[in-house]
Amino acid sequence: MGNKSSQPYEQSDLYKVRHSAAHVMAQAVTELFPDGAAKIAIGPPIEDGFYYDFELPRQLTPEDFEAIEQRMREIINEDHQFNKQVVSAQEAKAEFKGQPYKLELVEGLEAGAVDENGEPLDEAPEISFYTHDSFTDLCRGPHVASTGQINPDAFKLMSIAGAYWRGDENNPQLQRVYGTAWESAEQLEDYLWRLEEAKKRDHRKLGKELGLFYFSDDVGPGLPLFTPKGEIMRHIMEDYVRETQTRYGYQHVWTGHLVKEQLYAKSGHLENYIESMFPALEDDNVNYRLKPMNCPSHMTLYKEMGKHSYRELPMRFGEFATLYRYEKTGELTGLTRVRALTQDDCHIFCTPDQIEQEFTLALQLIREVLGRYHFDDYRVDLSLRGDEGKFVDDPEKWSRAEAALRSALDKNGVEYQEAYGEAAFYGPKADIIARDVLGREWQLSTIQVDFIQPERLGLSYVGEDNQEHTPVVIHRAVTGSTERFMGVMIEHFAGAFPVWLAPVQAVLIPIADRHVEYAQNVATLLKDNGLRVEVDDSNDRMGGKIRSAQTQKVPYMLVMGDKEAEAGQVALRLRSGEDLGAISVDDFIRRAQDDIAAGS
RNA sequence: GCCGACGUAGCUCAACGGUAGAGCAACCGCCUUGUAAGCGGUAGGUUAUGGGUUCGAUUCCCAUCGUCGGCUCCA
Repeated sequence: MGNKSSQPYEQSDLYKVRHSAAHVMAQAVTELFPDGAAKIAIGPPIEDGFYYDFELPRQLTPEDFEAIEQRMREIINEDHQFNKQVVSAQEAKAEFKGQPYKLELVEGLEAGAVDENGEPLDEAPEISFYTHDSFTDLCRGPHVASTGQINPDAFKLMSIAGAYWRGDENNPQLQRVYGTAWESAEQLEDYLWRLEEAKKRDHRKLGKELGLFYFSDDVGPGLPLFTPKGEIMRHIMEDYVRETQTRYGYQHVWTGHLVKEQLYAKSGHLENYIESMFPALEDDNVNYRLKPMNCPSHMTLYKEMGKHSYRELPMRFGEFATLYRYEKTGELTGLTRVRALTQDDCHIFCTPDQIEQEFTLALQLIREVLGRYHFDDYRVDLSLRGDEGKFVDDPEKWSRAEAALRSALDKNGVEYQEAYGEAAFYGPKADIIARDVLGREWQLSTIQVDFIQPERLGLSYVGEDNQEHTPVVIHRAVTGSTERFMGVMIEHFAGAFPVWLAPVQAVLIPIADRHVEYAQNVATLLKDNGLRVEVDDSNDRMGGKIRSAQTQKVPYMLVMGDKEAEAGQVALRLRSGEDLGAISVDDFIRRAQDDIAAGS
């Protein structure tokens, strides 16, 4: 969000400006379709702007934007006052006769049950109108005093998209017009620049340019193919997490790709996620599924490994398993939303008393790993069960799990915000949401407490009291999935990865053909020292070779001509453009290894 | 899955009812090079796929597939 003050966004001037801009836009659009042909729904401010939902006689196109914006500027320049008026439900219904969505909202308000999003409210709210010029909207406010307070040079209509009425896919789909609005033209410029910058960093574009991964219609949607460069990055990323987990006392297991459907019926996943699983493979009346999650497999493995004593706990099972999820085609996006994903998933089997210590350990591990990837700005969402929906009905276990998570968060001094209804069906979760260099948020890590599945799957351990107890399982992921995390990394670093992660760490650039042999010898030496290097022996001139290494964002360029070959040196250029001159090969190796160790 | 836009050479894009064109990349040759593009040549497309309209379709229409922007969903 663009506001610098500590004041909540909802109370800021910008919020009012955007909310008011939404009303002005709604007026302009309704005027485009006279005689009440335009049905208006809702139009709130959002991060960076606002939207308004309409049902219209025809589809709007971006060509309509100019006329709408033009009319909006007129309304702004006429400086109409926003007038609030508290009314009775009766009056409200009279005003919005012929506006079915507004009538539905009024009825909701009248019943005192729900707000404009259909969320329950505690007390019956007052019903109010805001009117400016000829346009009246059912609205709680607040607004700016008059339309003139919207800067006519600082707003822009952005896009049109379909959106379901009240966000429910069973409801009719409306046309949503998105706009952005700011206090000054400079702020608008800056915002549009940030969008451009985000576009330049788009991992789908960079992934192709850097030759990391591809999608193919022949293989299928959401099923990425990784090139040698892409694969080495995956490998480095997974190795790093694996090594860190081992250091933290985790063990790794392997549970394959196919599982009998029956197991997911027992765990509860089948009823909750059947439409997100690939169709079953049938063999002799037994159905198998491509594994969409690891937990039931890990729990089954725990069970098969014999009777467990409390002395063995906690047991921490990690696995880099490729899972297959039947995401709807419209939901697929580059590497961030795929149908084949490799999770760095762990399940920790522990006693209730150990939850806090295990949570702390997982949090430490997550902090270390995210730090290595230059993520140090993150927040935590505590996702709790809602009143209705998929959540397993066992209030006692839920409150124990929630209490355990809260106390673990508090003990670790972690600030968090609570999100009702966002939990997994089997338990609450703490999600770690990191901010990248453009200030965008990504949900990466997660820690979840599960009191439900272990019991359903019949897990147990023998306690000090020689009685059988059900262990608690903590589900935990650090980077989430390798694919998605790689996509986030590409955008975070704009493709200029830290040396330790760069698929090619150095390109060797012989100036003339006679230097190629020397370059190859140096390359061998560097490879022997664990560095990933390439020799550019193409016909290009040095400038061309530098250019192509630059566009590939290779951290080091090692130029070598007669002088260097003679002295056993390399001329080091960094991708920043800095020319560090000739240094010995040993000095370069030392420098590279230092950079790798430092994570830079 | 839903709404909308889009789909032309490996990539970025042009043409547009009259059997497709550029730059980069690729390949071949010349140059032998000092910190972001040396020069020349060659090759490359059933214009996503399948139907339809038309004397004629890459262009217009329909369907399918895919991509993009949203919605919904996210163990």
